[in-house]
Amino acid sequence: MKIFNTRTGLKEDFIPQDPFEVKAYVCGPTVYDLCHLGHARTYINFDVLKRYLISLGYKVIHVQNFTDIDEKIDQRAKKEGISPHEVAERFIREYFFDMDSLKVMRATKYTKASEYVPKIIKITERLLELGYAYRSGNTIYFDVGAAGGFSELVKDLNETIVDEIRVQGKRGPFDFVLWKVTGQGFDSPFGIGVPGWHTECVAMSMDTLGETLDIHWGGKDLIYPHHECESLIAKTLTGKRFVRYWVHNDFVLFKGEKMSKSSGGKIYIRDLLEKYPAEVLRTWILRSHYREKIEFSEESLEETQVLYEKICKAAAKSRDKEEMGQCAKDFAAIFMSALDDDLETGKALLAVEELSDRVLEGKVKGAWRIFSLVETILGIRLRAPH
RNA sequence: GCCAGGGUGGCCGAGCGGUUUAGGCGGCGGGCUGCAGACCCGCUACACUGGGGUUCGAAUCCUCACCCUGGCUCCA
Repeated sequence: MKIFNTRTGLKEDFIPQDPFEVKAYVCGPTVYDLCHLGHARTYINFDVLKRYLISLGYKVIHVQNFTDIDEKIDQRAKKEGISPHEVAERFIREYFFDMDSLKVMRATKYTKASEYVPKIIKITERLLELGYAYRSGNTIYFDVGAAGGFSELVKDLNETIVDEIRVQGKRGPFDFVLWKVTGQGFDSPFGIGVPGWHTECVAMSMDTLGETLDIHWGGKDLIYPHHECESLIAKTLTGKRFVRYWVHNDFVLFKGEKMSKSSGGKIYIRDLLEKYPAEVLRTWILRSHYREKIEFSEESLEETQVLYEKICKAAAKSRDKEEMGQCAKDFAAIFMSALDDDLETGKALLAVEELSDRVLEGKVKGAWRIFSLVETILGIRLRAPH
């Protein structure tokens, strides 16, 4: 199949290192709140890629993390009078509730940053030894300049802008935190404190999947700094390519703006599930290509509900396991080639919609096979209409 | 400012060199109905941000503007 690689900016043929196995790492959420639609999009899109790769015969080893060390978690814990650990555990449970509802397949392995602290410390020590890290006051920084600068995903970072928010004591404006001594948190040779975000993912992904990953997926907002920094850390540690295919999905917008931590315009999956079936939410997300932004609106969700019901109706009508006619074969080919081309789920669904129309007109033989692909690959359960 | 992605009919949204210029929502007319809704049938929008250019031919390619969204160490 072809997949768009953020590193090269091109659609590339997907060729994993091992011809039968795909190693994929997905950046999971920071567990301080319920998941919003943006999270749903990231994990559903990756889920379809995973299901598609499985349908092609690959064994997919999918590792996903939970970032359970974070100031926002501490803040929430303080506010609710419980421990940060309890906050993290609660939102991990909530994450699974939402994702299970949305029929997102479970990862092969879930990791937690807090369980990787010894490994993160080891990496930090190694970077200090190699001369790619330094201590300044209470912080260990990664020396971006010494490592040759950023080059993996981001070009032409504007130094003058970033310079304005530069922290005193850094050697270079782009240097980032590897360990911050705060007096509380985790014990380390550098002092009691907390690790930097980027090292966490490097430690977790390399430990579980090895030095080179086939796919590293995440929301577009993680390209810089998170993924760029991860990449530089990994490269200085191993000298090898860290990730073969970097894949990033675009955002869900609400009132024209990104749904994010700071803007406040969040729509929780939980709230939507009270109004719409999970299948409709999933279909709504998959109607758009993963690299395009989606504007949230109740109206489009309602349209999707109509579409979903139509597909269900057509699927129910196609239950006889008869041979596929030419028409069904053509639609199956369109469906699969759409997914093969950089996961064009919108086009695939368009084909399903058209097929459904024809089925309802009684013009297609053997369409059940395509509806079963909708269920297994797109992960949209087609419920019997009533 | 720099980088990335966009600007298509009242709205959402396909199309990405030339055929019948998707589809949906809405609107309009009809059927059904005691009325309304739902549903069904039909009709309706020759629209592609603006200026140059390439071409026999451009919404589709090039170029310059303008505008929108996102990133530029909280982010999925």
